[in-house]
Order: sequence, then C-alpha cells, then structure tokens
Amino acid sequence: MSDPDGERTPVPQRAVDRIKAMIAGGQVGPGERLPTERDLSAQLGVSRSSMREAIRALTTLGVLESRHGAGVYVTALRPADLLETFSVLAEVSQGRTLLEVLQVRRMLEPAATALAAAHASDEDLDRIGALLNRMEGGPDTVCTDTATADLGFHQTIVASTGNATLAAIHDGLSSHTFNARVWAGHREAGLTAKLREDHQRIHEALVARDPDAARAAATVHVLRVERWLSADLAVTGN
Amino acid sequence: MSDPDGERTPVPQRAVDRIKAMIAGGQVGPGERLPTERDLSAQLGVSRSSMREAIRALTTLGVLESRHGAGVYVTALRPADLLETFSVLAEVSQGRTLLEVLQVRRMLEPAATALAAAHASDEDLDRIGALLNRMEGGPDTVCTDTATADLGFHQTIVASTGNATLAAIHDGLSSHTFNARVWAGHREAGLTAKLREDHQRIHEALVARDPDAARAAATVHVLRVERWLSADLAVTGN
DNA sequence: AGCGTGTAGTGGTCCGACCACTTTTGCATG
DNA sequence: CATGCAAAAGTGGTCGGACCACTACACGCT
Repeated sequence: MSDPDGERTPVPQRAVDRIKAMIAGGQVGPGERLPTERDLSAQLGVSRSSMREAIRALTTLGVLESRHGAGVYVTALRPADLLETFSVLAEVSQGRTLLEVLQVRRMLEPAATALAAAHASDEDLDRIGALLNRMEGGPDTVCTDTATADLGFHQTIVASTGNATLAAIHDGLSSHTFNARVWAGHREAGLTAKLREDHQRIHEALVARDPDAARAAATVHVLRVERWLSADLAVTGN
Repeated sequence: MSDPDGERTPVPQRAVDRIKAMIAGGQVGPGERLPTERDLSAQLGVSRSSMREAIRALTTLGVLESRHGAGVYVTALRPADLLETFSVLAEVSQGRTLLEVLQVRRMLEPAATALAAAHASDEDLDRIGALLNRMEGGPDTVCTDTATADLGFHQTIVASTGNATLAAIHDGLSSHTFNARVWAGHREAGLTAKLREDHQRIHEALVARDPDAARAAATVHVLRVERWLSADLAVTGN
C-alpha cells in the first residue's frame, strides 16, 4: 500500500506527510522547534518553495506555527488549535446547511449542559451569571453586544464541562456571524423575552447542579432557535 | 484611520482574504473557475509564490481545488468539503484527547442512530446489513478489514440521517487510524464478540425503524468502547 | 555587572525559468 | 464533410536564487 516511490504524489504533499511523520514519530514534540525551512527542504530533497507550501498547509491546519525571524514550531496540538479552521463552516454556510448545524447543536448542547451542571466550578458559574446579566442589560443594549454575550454564555457553559474537544467543536458550530444573524432575526420576531427565560432557566439548573433540568432547559432553547430558523428560511426562500 | 493599507498583515493572508471576499461577494460561485494564478497575482499585486501559498491555504481548508493544467476551482462548499481537515484531530490525538473525542461521539452517535432509524432508506439498510456481514466474516478476517467495515458501518448509519454536516463531523471524529487502534486493542481484550452483539442490536433497531431502541443500542456500544479505552489508557499510562 | 548595539540566522517575499498536464486548435485522413 | 490524431497554447507544479524584515544572541561599551 505504501508505494516507496510515490513519485506521482505532489511534492508538497509528500513534505506534509514527512513532517506529520516526524511529529507522530516523536522526533519533534508539541511546542518544539523544527529545523529551518532551508534545512528541511534540503533534508527532504525538495525546493524551499514546496517546503513553504507544505508548512503553509500544516499552519492552516493548526499543526505548525511560523514565527518570523525565529523559526517554525509545532503547536501544543490541543483540540482548540486543530479545530480553529472549523469555524469556516459556520461562516460560509447558508440555508439548509445552517439547519443541519443547528441540528447537530441540538444533539450536543443538552448533553454538554447536563455535563456542565455536574462539573462546573463556582468560578464558572459566576462568569456564566455575569454574562447572563450582560445580556439583559436594558433595551438600549446594542444588538452586537447581546449576541456576543449570548455566544460567551453558551461557550462558557460548554467549556466548563472540562472537555476541550467538545468545547472546540461547539465553538466552531456557533460562529459570531452566525449568532449575530440569529439575534437580528429574533429581535424582529420579538422572541427576545422567550430566549431570556430560556437562559435564566439554564442558569438556574446549573446553579442547582441539576443535570436533568439543565438538559431539558438546553433542549428547549436550541429547539426554539431551530424552529424559528426553519420558519425564517421557509420565508426568505433558503 | 490608522493605516488604511494594513501593510502589516502578511501578503499571502491578504490574498486569502481577497479570494474569500470574491467568493462571499458572489464574483465566483461554487464549482466555478478562478482566474489563473498569474492573473490573480498581478491583479492583487502580489508575487505568484505568495499567491500560491494563499491558494494552498484555501485548498487545505477545502474551499478551493487545484487541477493540474486546468485551473483553480471553487469547491461545492458542501460541509463534507470544508470538514475534511477535521480528521487531523483524530489522527494526532492521544491519551486524554482520545477520551474526549469518544465522549463527544457518545453525545452524537445515539442521537444520530435514532435519527437514522426514522430516515434511512431501504438501500441504506441493505448497505448497513452488508457491512455487518463483512465484519463477521469468520475468524481469519484481517484485522484491518474488520476495522474498515466497522468504520463504514457507523459512517453509513450517520450518513443515512440525511444530515451531511453531522456526517462530516462524525467522520472526522472516527478516523481510520483511530478505529484500527481500538480494534487491535479489542482483539486482545477479547471483546470482539460483545461488539458483534452491539452491532447486531443496532442493525435490528434500524430495520425495525425503532428510534428508541436504536438510541439505546448505540449508547451501549459507544459506552463499551469508551470504558475499554479508559481502562487501557490507565494501564499504558495515557 | 548591566545594558545597548551589532550581527548572524530565520522566516517572508519576489522573480524568472522550466517541467508536467490539460485543453484547444487545426491539419491530415477516411 | 466528418473523424481522429497530433501539434500548440495555456495552466498549474517545481525549482533555484536573490533580497527584505524580523528575532535572537553575543559582543563590546559604560
């Protein structure tokens, strides 16, 4: 299967594989520095241009990090590093895909909120409460600010589950632009009050450390957003 | 008002933004062809090398696709295109992160399997059944083959929910290398028979179009894998 | 000993040439 | 006139070298 020659595969791709192998093989660990671009290109027998393309690819994947004048480093390889590219989905998605994203969140968010009810620290709960207050800050609050607080509210909850991978995926699924659009729509539809109730109910369940109540509250919340978006797409013609 | 140019941002990054803007602005739609690398570089006032790095970045993100001798094209921008990079996570993850991945799958897989029980077509069920048989193909079956069939089994189930975004995320969470490792471990632990029961139970629930049974069966399955991995990590010292 | 400054080394950018592949053109053939 | 194949034009792929911008470290000055 491994095709020793493999001359048919593009040069930068081979370089990418070699670097990946270096990391997987433990020759370079997270946070460590790689040989210089010039050394690497000579070592793998490719031009520096191709090597740079390979490095660029691994950089966009969140595996490597280039520091001008210093060198190329392996990232910490934390889930958040590798899933940063994820947000592109929520950014460019439209219509049907947006509904699919929300459907996935409906699977994740209740379970995550329930987990948070069991795992969240007191500091987490404080921060969540603070964000809740910020969302309710009078009717003159700028829409953008409300959306930001909403985003932070849910992200903090998911982060307090202690599962970094889950948090990274969830963050990718709820981009800023996505949430802003939903909030703008909700304001029109006059559902702001309902969402406020949802958030308060979620917060109460977390403070009470009641996983079941938290799961139920989160389910109600996501379902409400999903139903509105579904109706909205039907009108605007997805 | 400070720095209208923004000359401080790296050149390829600026090129990436410009191309993104071209897509977002509708100047080039999904599947359409971009100007040649030479034209683009002249048009944006950057060198062809930098333009190539920008294209390479967008290619790894799944937004663009280069065809040797033909040109550079915008992908269909489907979720599967944009989430292909996702699999890197499951590839390089180790220890703790592996458990986190499994925990996320425990949230997604039951809900997805339940959805599949309601939405799967007869053809889907046939394919799932075929893969189930392939997994049970006698004791002389190569381990790699069993792992592949297992992977296909779950992927086909998730794909039959009709939610392409969900399918793409799930695929990223269950890479081939990851599953192969788990299967190798299971063979040692002699849990193969148990897994077979799990799979059969899931299949039966799908054929019966029973969402609740499907959800329960999937939960049991993922939980079993998760428990084994947890114990294994404790031994090998994560 | 402390602190700038200079210098070597690194990634960043550009250029121009050539190679490999694909598509189109156009000529020769039936 | 239709057909098929070969030549040519166009495109991405790769290479090598040159120079710029930045960082880090060591040297020398105070």
